Amino acid sequence: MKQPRLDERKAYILATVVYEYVATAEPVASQTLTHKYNLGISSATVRNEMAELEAEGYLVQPHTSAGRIPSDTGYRTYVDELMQPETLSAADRRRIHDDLRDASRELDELVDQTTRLLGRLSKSLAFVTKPQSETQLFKHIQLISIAPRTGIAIVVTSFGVSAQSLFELSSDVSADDLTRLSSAFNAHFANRPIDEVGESEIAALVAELGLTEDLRGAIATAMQSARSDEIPEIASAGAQNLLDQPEFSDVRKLRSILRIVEEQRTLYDIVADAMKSENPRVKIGRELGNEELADLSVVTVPYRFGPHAIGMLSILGPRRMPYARLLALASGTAESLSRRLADADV
Amino acid sequence: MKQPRLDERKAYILATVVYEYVATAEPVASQTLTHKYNLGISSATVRNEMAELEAEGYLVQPHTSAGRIPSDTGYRTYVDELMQPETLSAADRRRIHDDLRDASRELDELVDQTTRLLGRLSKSLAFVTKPQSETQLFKHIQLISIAPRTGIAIVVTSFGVSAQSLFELSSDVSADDLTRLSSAFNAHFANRPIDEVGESEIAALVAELGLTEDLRGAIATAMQSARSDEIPEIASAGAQNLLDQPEFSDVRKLRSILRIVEEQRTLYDIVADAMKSENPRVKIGRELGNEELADLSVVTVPYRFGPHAIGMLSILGPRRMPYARLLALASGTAESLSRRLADADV
DNA sequence: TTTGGCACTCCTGGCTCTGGAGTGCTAAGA
DNA sequence: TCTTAGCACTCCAGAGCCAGGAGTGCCAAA
Repeated sequence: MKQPRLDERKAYILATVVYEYVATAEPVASQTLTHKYNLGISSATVRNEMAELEAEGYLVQPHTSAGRIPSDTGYRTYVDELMQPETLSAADRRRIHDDLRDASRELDELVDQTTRLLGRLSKSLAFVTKPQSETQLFKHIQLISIAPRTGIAIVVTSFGVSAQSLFELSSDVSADDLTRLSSAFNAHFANRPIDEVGESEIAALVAELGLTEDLRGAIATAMQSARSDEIPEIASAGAQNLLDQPEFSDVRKLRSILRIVEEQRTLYDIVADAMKSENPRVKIGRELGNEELADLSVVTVPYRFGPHAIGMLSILGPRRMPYARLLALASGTAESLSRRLADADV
Repeated sequence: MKQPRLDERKAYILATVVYEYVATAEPVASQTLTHKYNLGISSATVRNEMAELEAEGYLVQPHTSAGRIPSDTGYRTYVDELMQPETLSAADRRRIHDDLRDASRELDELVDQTTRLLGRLSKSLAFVTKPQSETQLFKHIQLISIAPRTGIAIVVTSFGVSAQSLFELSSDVSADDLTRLSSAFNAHFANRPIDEVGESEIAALVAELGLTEDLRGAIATAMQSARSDEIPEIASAGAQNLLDQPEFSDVRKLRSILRIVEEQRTLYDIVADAMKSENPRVKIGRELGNEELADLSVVTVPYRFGPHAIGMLSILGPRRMPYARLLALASGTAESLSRRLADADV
């Protein structure tokens, strides 16, 4: 049931209700609107309009004699059609840039730091998916002895170290031998997309080199864990920010949220579809597909390594969130992160 | 003001109050005690004893006409002198063992998984410090080219990969050259405690090999981050378990806890002194040294790699926690983890 | 179509009251 | 001297009640 497009006055009222409610967390009354905003109409007229907006599904009333708050549809319309996109202030931009410039050059830690930064700036819960290996190129495998008959296999991809696995051998193998074996593998597989390097190909090369089953297992395990995991790792930060929001004075709500933060699976489900689109995405309330999260919203923005989106940067907060600002913030941060990844020089 | 040792009956009453309060979370009344436990004395006598225990500082009364709950001192006496140590059931022991057997062989992930397991089993917040590098031996450094003029330096220690750092070069260096440089370093430093490998020694070797400043920086950075960080990383899991405890129906308490979980620093402060003792430790309420955590307690147990304690495994829960059980659980888990680390075979 | 006016709804917070749980004390008994 | 029955007393928790006020919906007039 597609709504007819809102006329200008209704649109303005809806936008103002969203704006006011985001700012105050109190249901918005008709008088509040006429007093604080220059509508040029009386509160009675506003009441009539609001009643219609409610009938059309944009607003809801917590109870009979209360003001109105936006519904999911109301927020959706606001985000899609009404709100003015914001851009980050130069100061914010600089702050993000500086913060990431000082960050670690190691991908994992860089993502962690970005997440904390985003949590701080957004005063919400931030979470960022780490790159999956799909787009990674195999660069190097190194077998290293760390004790007699015990070694470690390290796989390095174009993003850095991506897997390591301990192994044991039934007989001693010299460090030089391990180095030679590593070189043989590297010569054969270097710069291939890691997903293309299959078990069988590994087995074939192992056979050709006459390696033991021990070593084959170690190599296969390391390569396997460098290949695409089912779900990417997700860093999160800022959960405690949500406690400051009045909507979480109820402990039960918090429980859901805490559980979600600890269960990466749920976080991933939230952004999984956004992952494909490579565009900023906003999910509002029930759109999150989880009744427990019905009064939360999420803003999701991709970040890139070269031309490809390799992960998503998300902000989870109360449905009553400043969408325009958070979109700008997430986009700005994603951009800084992407640039930081692209030229490590900056 | 050292208390005189409690006589047997008082001790039993104190122990029973702790036991009952841990079980029910309700202040314990004199009648509850005589009804549920076979004391052989009347509730009036129990009341007299309780009044004395309160005067001596072992119990407190939330308000005049309520039962008693243990004070910090009460819990402390219980833990140190009264409680019967528990041992883990064979089933629990097996469950832990099996869970860790299937875990990753990579130290970082192994610790993560152990933490999650402990959080689940304890139904509390578990946190585990990751090994600091003090006791690690330098094993290997590897310089790997991942793009023209861009490379990654990886440091491997006796615990596995412990640091990596991206670097750039102002001129091209062949992969073979990098391998040769790596070998020279390895020959020189292998199996030395990593803390002993100082900047100056690295610089000397770099000079001897005639390397560029680019490379020296990369190597120094990687070595540096493999050396002792200020505080160890800490994995945590199970924060949402605390929400089920009645003492956290108040949101403000939760805020402190969430903040603590996200700020590793505070978590570390809690266990920092236990780190030295290498014995199981219990900290109760105000002993945590943080007014916000006054109604929490922590159980801390070391885990080992070979003969050395390399980290601590902790359970943070309401002060009203089953101390004996959690001590057994933490110890059992620490033992499984230590064994898993010692012989990767199991 | 807009608007002032007004009756109506319903939430919020404060207040009182009551039942009951639990204690402390006293005095009697062992 | 220790224990215990009895009893008065305290104080909390929850229910019920009330008043104030915010905000609406609707009507009738402009």
